[in-house]
Amino acid sequence: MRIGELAKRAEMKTDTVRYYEKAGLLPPPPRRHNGYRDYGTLHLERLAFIRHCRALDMSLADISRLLEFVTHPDVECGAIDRLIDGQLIQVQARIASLRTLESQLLALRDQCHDQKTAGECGILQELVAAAHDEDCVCHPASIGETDTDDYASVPEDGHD
Amino acid sequence: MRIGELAKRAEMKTDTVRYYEKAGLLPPPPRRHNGYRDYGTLHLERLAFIRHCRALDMSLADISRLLEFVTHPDVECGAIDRLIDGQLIQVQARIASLRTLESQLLALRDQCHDQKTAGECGILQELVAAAHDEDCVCHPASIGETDTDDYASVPEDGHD
DNA sequence: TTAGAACCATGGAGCTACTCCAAGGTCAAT
DNA sequence: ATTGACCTTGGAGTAGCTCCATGGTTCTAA
Repeated sequence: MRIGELAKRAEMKTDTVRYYEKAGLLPPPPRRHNGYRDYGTLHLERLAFIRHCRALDMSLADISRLLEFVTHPDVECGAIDRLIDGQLIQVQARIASLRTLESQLLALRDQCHDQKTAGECGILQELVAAAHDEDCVCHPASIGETDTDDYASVPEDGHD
Repeated sequence: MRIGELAKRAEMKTDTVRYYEKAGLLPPPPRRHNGYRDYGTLHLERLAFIRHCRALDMSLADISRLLEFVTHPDVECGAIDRLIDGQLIQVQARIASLRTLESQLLALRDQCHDQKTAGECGILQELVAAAHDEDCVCHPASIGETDTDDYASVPEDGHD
């Protein structure tokens, strides 16, 4: 089949199919006399696999690694487990941070008391005020790995 | 103050500060005789605001809109509320989809039964099989928020 | 027979929100 | 005079596509 039909069946754009080929995730298919790509069901399988993994939010690099295993079923599979575990940890961390975010936004929305001008808007006031709060989301309290400790301790003289 | 100190106080890179200027979020400061940018506390305020909003996962475009309100406190503020609401909806949708993802990954991880080769790996088998499942994450049945409509509407013509 | 629509090809630019780098200018201290 | 730490600019790179221009091909209908 040609790229259009393949893309339709895999539910993605032809551009995306070509992109996956260029990125090394989809093997280059044979060409017809006119240069058109000619795909078979194996390509569709592979695309479905890629699509499913993308839906699981995996990076193309990770998917590429998984595809290695698909094409080499005889190698040791421990890395697959670790890959999924890593993915899971990422997703869970993201959920946690989004939940924090959600409560921040909910609190923010509660500041709206139907004022009519931006100057009186509780949300805006809250945003401006919160920007200086040491304990707020934008100041990494325990996450910090690099010791950037003297950021906030710069004195207030702009001399030169 | 020069860009280095400003960046340090705002806890971001000098590159990011310059980027924000180029993106129109931070007004260009005056220059010294040698061409160095010369910032004041207003710039720091603004950067703190931007940083806080970024931590709330807002896009630069949204932040830009908010900054309009900050600098024009006399305009009607209903759009602020809508902006925050939109952000909240986005975040909640993302949380929901990540939770689905999490359970998928957990189920996937449970497929690992300490096989030694990729060919026997339950995770991989599951991934390959699930790719064809009409009800799985990668087929936007009801999850689709703003899906490109004619993709999913090619349901049963995919026969071989 | 021929016009048009619907495909296909390629290369390159654009998107977000930065981050990094190279080449060069400036300034204070040694 | 020479470090070294700053600063400047422009440009490239990241992920994962998406879109576009330009041109070739194939099929169908008038």
